[in-house]
Amino acid sequence: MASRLIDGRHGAVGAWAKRCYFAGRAAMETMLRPFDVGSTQWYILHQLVQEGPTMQRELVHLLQIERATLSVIAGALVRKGLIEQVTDDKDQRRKLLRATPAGTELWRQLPDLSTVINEAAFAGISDADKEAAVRVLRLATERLNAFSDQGNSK
Amino acid sequence: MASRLIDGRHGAVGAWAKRCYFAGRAAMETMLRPFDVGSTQWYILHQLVQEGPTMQRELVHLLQIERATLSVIAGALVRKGLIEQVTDDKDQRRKLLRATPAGTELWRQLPDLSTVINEAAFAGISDADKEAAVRVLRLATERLNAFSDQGNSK
DNA sequence: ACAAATATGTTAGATAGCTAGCAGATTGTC
DNA sequence: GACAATCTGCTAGCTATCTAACATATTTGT
Repeated sequence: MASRLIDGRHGAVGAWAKRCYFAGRAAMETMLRPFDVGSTQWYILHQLVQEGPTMQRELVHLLQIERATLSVIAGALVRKGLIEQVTDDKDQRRKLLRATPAGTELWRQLPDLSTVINEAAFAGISDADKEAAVRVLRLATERLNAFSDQGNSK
Repeated sequence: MASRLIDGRHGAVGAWAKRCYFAGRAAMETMLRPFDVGSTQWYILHQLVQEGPTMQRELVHLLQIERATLSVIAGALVRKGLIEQVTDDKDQRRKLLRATPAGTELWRQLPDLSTVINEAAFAGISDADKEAAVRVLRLATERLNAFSDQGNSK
């Protein structure tokens, strides 16, 4: 999905959405690289340290990713010893994720990404513009998802 | 880079940029799956069939991706026999990419993604909103890139 | 003319995402 | 109680992206 593809009559919204996403991710990863933590790994740590232990299936909804994707990323954090996966007693299918002491300790050393990067990106932009941007992106996303669903069922 | 991370005072623009990007890519891939072509592979074919043979280094700029990334994706297209890579005579570092007959033939069978998907996503949205969205996303992208550069040089 | 700097492409190894399909656990229905 | 349906997680295999490091080829500068 490249620049000119999405350019044209619709003003390149899609192309800029892509670039903005990758620029944001790159900014996060630049700050996280010294700690050997990826951007989505960061969010999982954030959730587990700030909000407490969380069911894996719950994280799927919070992160809005597929369970297969989460499974792999959680696996990476387990391998690094930063989180633990505990099978639920009542329902043996489910797994609870919780930060290990090492994970909690690492979290304390990490820079405060959530505010720093959002400030860097969006400070000073008018609320009206930001609201318009969200309106456009949200509507486009809903329509694109509907489009894919239709294509898949057909 | 997940939902709540980018939420907060700045209205979740970043989170919606991500979702919109993936929704658009998914819509493309839904239509392309029967043909065994990925979304970025589609753009390369588009360029080579519609605009003619193109230097690999030129495609890096058109697609705004790293040359390592392009190298891999072009490799996949070569493997499938859809494009050819020809070393330039004047400058043996450079390679020209061109569609093979098989690639041109496949292109003719592909659905017209560029208009269909853009219409599906953005039709009927006011120009003012789309312009605001581009303004926000472009500015945020520039700032985030500057942020990363600063972090890397430091 | 030679050495250093720059340009181009590739490979290796990582993150993040998806679908498809498997396996085990739980729930629902007859 | 048994069988089917659903839920949850995992693996395999794919795309797309990045950085780092390497190999060559070309250009620049002394």
